[in-house]
Amino acid sequence: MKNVTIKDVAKAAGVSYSTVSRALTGSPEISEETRSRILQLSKDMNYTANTVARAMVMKTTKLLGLILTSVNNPFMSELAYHIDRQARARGYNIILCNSSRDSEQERELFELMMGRQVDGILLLPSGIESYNKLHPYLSRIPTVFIGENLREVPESYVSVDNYRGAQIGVEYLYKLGHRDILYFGRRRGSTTHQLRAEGYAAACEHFGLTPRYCNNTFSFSSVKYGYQLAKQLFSRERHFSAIFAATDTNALGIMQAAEEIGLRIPQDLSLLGFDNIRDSSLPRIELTTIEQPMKMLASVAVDTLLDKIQNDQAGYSHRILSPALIERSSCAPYTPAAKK
Amino acid sequence: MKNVTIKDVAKAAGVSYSTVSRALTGSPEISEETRSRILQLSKDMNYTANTVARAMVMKTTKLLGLILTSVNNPFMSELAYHIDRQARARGYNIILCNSSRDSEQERELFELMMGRQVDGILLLPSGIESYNKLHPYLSRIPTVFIGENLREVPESYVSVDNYRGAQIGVEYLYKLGHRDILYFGRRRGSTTHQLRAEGYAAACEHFGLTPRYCNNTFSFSSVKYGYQLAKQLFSRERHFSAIFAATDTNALGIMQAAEEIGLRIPQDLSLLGFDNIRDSSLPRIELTTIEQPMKMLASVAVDTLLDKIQNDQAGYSHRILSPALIERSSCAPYTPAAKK
DNA sequence: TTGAAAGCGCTAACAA
DNA sequence: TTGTTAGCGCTTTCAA
Repeated sequence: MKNVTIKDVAKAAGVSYSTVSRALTGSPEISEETRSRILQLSKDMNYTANTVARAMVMKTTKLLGLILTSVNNPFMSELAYHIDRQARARGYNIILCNSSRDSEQERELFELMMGRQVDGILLLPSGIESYNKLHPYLSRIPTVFIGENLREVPESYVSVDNYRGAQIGVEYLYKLGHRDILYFGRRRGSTTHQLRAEGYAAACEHFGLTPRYCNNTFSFSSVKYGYQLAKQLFSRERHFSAIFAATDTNALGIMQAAEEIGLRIPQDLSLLGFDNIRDSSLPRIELTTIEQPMKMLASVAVDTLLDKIQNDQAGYSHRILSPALIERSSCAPYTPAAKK
Repeated sequence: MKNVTIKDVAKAAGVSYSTVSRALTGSPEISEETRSRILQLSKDMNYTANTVARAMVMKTTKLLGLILTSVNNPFMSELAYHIDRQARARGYNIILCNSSRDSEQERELFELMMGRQVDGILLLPSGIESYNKLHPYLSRIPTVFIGENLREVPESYVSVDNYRGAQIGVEYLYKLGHRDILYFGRRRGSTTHQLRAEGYAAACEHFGLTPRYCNNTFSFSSVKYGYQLAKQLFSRERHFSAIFAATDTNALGIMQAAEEIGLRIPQDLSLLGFDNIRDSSLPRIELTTIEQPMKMLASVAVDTLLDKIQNDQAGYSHRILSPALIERSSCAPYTPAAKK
């Protein structure tokens, strides 16, 4: 079943098809009378402009590529939601792809997106190596990185202040009286995580505490891995009264492991997360955490990208947003009596 | 910065541009030698095929529209993830849009998607009224509804067997000894919910139980609304030993309300959900529930849509998938001693 | 104010 | 096997 085109409308209206185009695009060089007549007619005929054809001549698709490791992740799905809203408000639509945390897939998706002539790309990189692999493309298509700090790199990104967030967390626990705070889930391959660990270390030093780590040997964070790590951790003797988890998903895993051995949170152990994913506010979870302001991240990311598109890639910008402490029920003041 | 086109490659190779096209599309009417020469050259020149131009002549964009009420919802984001994977495996990409549960927005998005020449649309309808509003478009673009059963309607959909799922749930609670089972969250405006309620009623009758309802007066399910409803419910005298919640999100709200008044789950009250969203498997939540097989829903939906696209909308199909009980820790055998 | 015509990058039918 | 050409649906000069 053929779609009705500009030509069909032109024929029906008895004008040339360029006149119809003018009516549709809101061009000023057309009489008000013909315009309204054509508009009415195209409505009657169920005409819908072919965006693809328009894109060919306009050289802009009003399409943004969104590449994330997985929408099936509370942090990213929330981000994706806000990105869609913000983009749509500005006349753009989103092509969504999951990279499954694979930088080679990211590369392929870049090619795919460029082939589809997206006006720009929003990327939640799978890790630090993303940048190198993607580098050849970055000069050819406006791109904004989200979440990952690429400090030394001359590319635009939007991120929360991970270093500062970690400091806030330690300070909070310190004020609750904790002096032995374990940093849980430190891992390599992500600047984000490196910065969080550094912020933690700096704050420890500031307060005269000894930094202690439980390293994440897996390549990424998940509830499952957090659980496995925590199991091991709890099987050894404990020297800490609070855990600062590198991510909320890690914290969720810790909760599960703690539950299993009858370790009560927050009575026996205070637990602090990072990210404020949706799950953390659930009943019985009620995780105290450092928030990444996702709605803000999303809208700043979209705005940054659109700026870049309009100004034809003039320079780059680093936008660092402030994290905030979200106080719920997983942290309690230090008590020496806490079961060990 | 201009993209390199097929013409640039042709000029560099000293052939006509249709020859380049033939090399690129894998046409057989070209010598092996020229093909490999051109392929190599286009790689060297960083040539990427312009999918938009190709779409114009091929009359297919290999793009699918995905409209859901909100990716920021664990059920839908999981679905979206699997839909992307399945679609990509079959050579398609996804344009994602959130309707924010507004049928007028759904309508606008349909127009937008059609303008973008998507090959088909996957829709998680916001409610029963979606069908009426969208009806005029359904003959113009291949569409598959997901999740919502549109029983009497001659349109394709994929859904879980909600009626059967509710029966399974009641049977499970019955076998645990429960005789007073409250159905929580019944609401209008959604066949899905109607079917669940009907399945519940049928099973009650089968076992000789009296069906009891706590109606959801809100227009949709969320943790917050579940919580508010449960608060009211618990403020009155209770005559039930188990609650069958219409959705997992409702169940999560119930948990929160129960927690607040010191009602223990499952010791004092058994709680059964429906959907098996990701949150339900979290530590401390461990909600026993009826699963919607999302990965399967996603792949059946994509396959159904692609079939429809290829066979030019020949007929429609209703695919009903089987739900399954996921046993966790929120249900316990009935004990008369349970605190009331 | 309107129409004619070129051209966006590509595929495919037709010629050579 | 290769080149020439038309045309996909649209916007936009340029002429009238």
